[in-house]
Amino acid sequence: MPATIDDVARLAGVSTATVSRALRGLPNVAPATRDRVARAANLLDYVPDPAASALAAGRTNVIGVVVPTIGRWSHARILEVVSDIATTAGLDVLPVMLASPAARDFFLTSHPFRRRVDGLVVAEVPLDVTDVARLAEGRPVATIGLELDDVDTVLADEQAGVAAATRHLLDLGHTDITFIGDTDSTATLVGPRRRREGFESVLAAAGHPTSGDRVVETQPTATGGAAAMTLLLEQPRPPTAVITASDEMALGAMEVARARGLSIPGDLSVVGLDDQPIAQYVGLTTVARDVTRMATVAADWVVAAVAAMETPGEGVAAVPARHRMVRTSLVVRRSTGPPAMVVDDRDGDSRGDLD
Amino acid sequence: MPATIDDVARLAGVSTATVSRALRGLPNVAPATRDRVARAANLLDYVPDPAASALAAGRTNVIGVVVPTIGRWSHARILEVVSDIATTAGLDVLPVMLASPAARDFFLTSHPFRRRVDGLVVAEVPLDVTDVARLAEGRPVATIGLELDDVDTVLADEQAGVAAATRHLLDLGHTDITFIGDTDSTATLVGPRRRREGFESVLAAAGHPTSGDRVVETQPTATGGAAAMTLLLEQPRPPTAVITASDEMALGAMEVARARGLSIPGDLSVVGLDDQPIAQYVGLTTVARDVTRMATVAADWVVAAVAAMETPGEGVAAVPARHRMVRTSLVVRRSTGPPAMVVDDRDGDSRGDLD
DNA sequence: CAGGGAACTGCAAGCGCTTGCATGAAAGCC
DNA sequence: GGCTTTCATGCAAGCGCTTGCAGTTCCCTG
Repeated sequence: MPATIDDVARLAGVSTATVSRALRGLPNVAPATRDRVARAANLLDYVPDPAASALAAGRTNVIGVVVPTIGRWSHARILEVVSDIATTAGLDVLPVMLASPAARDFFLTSHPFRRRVDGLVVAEVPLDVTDVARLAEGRPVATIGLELDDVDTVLADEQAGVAAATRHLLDLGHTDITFIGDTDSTATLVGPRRRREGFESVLAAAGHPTSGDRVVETQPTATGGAAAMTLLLEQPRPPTAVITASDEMALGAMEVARARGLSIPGDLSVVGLDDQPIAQYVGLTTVARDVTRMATVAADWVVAAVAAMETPGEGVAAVPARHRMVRTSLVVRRSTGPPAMVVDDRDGDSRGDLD
Repeated sequence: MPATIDDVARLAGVSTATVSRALRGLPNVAPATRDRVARAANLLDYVPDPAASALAAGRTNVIGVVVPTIGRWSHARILEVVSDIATTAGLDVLPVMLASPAARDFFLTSHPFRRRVDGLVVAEVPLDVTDVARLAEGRPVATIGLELDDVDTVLADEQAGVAAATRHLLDLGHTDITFIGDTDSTATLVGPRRRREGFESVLAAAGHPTSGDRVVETQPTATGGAAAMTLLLEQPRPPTAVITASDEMALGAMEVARARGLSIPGDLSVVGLDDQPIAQYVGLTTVARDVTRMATVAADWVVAAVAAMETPGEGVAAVPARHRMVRTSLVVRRSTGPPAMVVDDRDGDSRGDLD
């Protein structure tokens, strides 16, 4: 059986209260005592029981991380970053994957986080204010990719990124461009909507129609991208370029095109989103999001808030919700180029740079 | 404040003991009573405090998952699968990422799992029996990719898979084949060694030399694969085909070759390992491992063992360690083909099938 | 040198649950 | 019909820690 605080107290010749205070670095412990306790704890290989501390202190030292899945690179990365930061701060992480609407509903109605976490970060899961509030139950929460009032939020400027991508394609001479977005656009998930807006605004500004089948929606996976591309290629006049809502989708789209005998970028230009490590190695032009930065900011916020709970100093609720926007950038690689047959030149607006 | 068991007991007009038993489905509770308790709990939105139950019962209802990182697809997938299965069984998951040796050492010497988990699955992290025992501290543990006595283990038959890949390349006419393995081969991680053996045995059987720089080692990432490929291409006589220890490495290698103006598979054939979803969409020939199956088996084992701990029935230690081998298969796609200039035919052994 | 703090330390009451044991009631046995 | 079983429930003692409060001790002031 592992040693308990009593064993340490006995060995160090002090009370358990002092052991508790000494080990947690609280003030009002004499240096000599602190030292003796530390030595005793070390000797006994003592580690406090998290359940016991949680029960006694009312804090769990765990933060929850809610992501859709970890199949998409960006989600896995978010989990990884939050996990790192939490670990460094001495907190454990409780990951929760909410892929399906059913899983979300179940999760919201059961009380999975009840008394289980001190704070949480919610990333890219379509939830509204009510849902998030129900999850958080008053604890610190930061969201990634959601824009909610009264909740800390970090977003990537995907609107600008997709706009840049659209401009890039227009500048290359494309006129038939389709945006392959992901579903859930209707929810409070802000990414999908903003991406689409970035796309449409640039198209409109250039005098192109944005209506009809300029935008299709599908799952943000390679399979989804492939399915969407398949449909597009069956149209009488397929696009010469597509912008997708994730690198995975872009790869799926590329493969379908290739299987149809189209060359990339000769017959089809493709743009992804995220710039996951693999993108570089497949030559994918993509809208780079600094996922690491986003996750870091969110994690830092909730870790700080959780730490602040310990010190009974000031209240926490007073701070207004912070909203941080992280820049995106277009990374041009091999998957985009001029269309095979350039349409006779467009009206006005003929800048030559690729961004 | 959330309701406690006392609130429920009061409302249902029974003792807390009965509430506890009723809610957990223990026997010896009258149906009517059970019903009344359930209703009361429901009415009060009651959820037991995990910390309190853990403390009282000595069980945490958490299982730990140790993986190197979640940057590699297979690791992320393992975490995802284990997480799913655990959730279904009513258990939480505590993920731990042990990328660097430093992290591993720190993790082993501190007692991160002490009293924190009921069981754990360790996947693809180079640890020996002592390490695993230190982590487990007597709790149920299953490993993936490690072959340890007295520990439940699930492995993929990567030796056979890589052997098949090697044969495939030989059959295509390649003679200069290099295996790009991952580091840590020296550890008890069994994958790297077996893969290498699969490669070398086939080469040897075909009368090819296996010595020298037939094998190089690097990080199992795209960057690692790229670096290795760069080195290989600087050799006086670069290989016409490479087999890599992960799909990520394969992609890295492919990109470097492409950047050097080599065509794939014309000038260079590339084989990956895992068959992650993206492999299909980039046309990568690869050794498919059923990662999902492996993770499922391992997770089921520890979930079952943890569940068995609850019933004070029979002892657990009596069961001999289980070792399960999961088949691999070669998936041939576009990244492999005959070498550009076929060497004048090889001696004997000229079967024409591609496996 | 008395008095007042400040700095340490210990006491003991929980935190919210589980569970061995005791109790009482209902049911089965000869 | 008295007595043993079986079933259902309650009692109460913890599980291992944290923390408000109450001492002690010791060092400064005036």
